[in-house]
Amino acid sequence: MDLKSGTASEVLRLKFRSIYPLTADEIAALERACTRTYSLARNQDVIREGDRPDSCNLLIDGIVCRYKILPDGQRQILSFQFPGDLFDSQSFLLDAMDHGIATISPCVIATIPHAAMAALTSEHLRLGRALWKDTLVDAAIFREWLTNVARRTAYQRIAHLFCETFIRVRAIGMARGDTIDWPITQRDIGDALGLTVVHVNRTLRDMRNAHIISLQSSTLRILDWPALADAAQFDPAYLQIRDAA
Amino acid sequence: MDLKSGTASEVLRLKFRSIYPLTADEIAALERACTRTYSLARNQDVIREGDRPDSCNLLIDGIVCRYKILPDGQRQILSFQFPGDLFDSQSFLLDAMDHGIATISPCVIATIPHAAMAALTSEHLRLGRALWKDTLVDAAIFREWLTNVARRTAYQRIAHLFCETFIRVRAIGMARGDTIDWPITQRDIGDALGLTVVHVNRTLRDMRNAHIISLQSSTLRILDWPALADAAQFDPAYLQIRDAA
DNA sequence: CGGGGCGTTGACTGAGATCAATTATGGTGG
DNA sequence: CCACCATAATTGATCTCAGTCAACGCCCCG
Repeated sequence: MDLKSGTASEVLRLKFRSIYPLTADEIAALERACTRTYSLARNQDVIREGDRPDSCNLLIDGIVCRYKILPDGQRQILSFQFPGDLFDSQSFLLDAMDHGIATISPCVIATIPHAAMAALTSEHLRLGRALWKDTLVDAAIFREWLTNVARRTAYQRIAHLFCETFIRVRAIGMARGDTIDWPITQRDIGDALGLTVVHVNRTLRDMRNAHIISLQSSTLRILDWPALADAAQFDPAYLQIRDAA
Repeated sequence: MDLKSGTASEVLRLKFRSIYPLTADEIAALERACTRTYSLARNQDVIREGDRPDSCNLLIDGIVCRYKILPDGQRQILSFQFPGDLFDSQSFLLDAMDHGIATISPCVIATIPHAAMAALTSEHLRLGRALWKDTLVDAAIFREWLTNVARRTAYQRIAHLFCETFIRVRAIGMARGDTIDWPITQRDIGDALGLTVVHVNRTLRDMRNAHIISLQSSTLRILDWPALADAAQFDPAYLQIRDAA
């Protein structure tokens, strides 16, 4: 993430650029619908499972995760979300949150009331389509994660997470060459991929030894993209990002 | 499944009854949009990964699954879909299918051209919302499956699949007391839950021995719902089905 | 300068995979 | 109506990837 955070219109343009390009008017309408912008430190809850929010949240800066807590205390991270993501647009149509949302890094977030969502999507047909399509891409990512966790080894899973995250972050213009910010801890990686911290650590050591990535001081650097993508069996088609090769 | 299959309007009414009740007019409009109805035997592809269909499919009778095939030939089943499901509505907005769809049992399917989808959702605001909401529930189910595969034991995973399937089938009026049709093979279960057939078989034996379920000749009977739901840590909230207790 | 979070490493364990047969079962053709 | 055959279910023996348990080091921040 840059030191200075973007504006709502800026991150929205970057986000939808590759998914469903919006006109300046449409972006302006979305930005006008933002009633409030606030900041959160890392490891803070944005929404809790079971909540019935009356507004949606737009991530302006930082990384948040969706997660579930199981009865025995285990945490499953369901996704990571990046600037430009309307990460709880589902609350507009679903009754109660089936999962919580927490910050991974310090975040800036804007809110859009459900009433405004209703007005926007009924007045701007294309805006409704864009938001719907965005949730469909979301679902495609969940399917890929399901496949990842169910079928791949620890090494492959982590490689896949790196590939996906790099492509998504680059798509919103936040990669610096082969490098992205990586505020995600090894515990977070384990909670996302169904692995223990210990095993994540050992696997990362293997990946470093193979000179495929480097990961230190919250910075991920891809040293050998072909090897990484190959290990991960990574095909970016499901992300629906134009030019994602 | 009943011997006689329902009509499009009948299964649509039953499906959306609990998710987003549709008016008779809205259902009629959807039914009029169906251009073609066809049947398929079991284990047939409906759509292949990479396809760019120009119409959506409505399942009238039978069970289909969404799946991915990995480079090494492994199959990951992503979901099971039941009568009333518009199981590829995503193809209306996404470019190419990120997964295939295949029949689990003999099926009857109706098709709705994308052009008709566009007309319907622009003319009937509520219909668009209903379909959007349906895809959001879909995503919630993927999240629950992700959690299931990543965090639970084989016994818990299978119990969870039984719980979810029973509740969904009952919601569309296709349960007979504590019993539902179960054309899903042990291999299918394994492919859905990230387990081998061998281990699914052993785990089913344990469940039978615990007198929690019985499963024979394509019929699943829930003998002890509290024990099953408890083992699965099952909470139906994510299905967004009214009265799902 | 001390404490808590995060990362790292070693020794041991276990749930589920793999390999290899054997036994039902249901649909089909003669 | 029944032999046949492919598919599905079942069981035993063995192996392995990742989990568990237990320390220890590092670094940042108060």
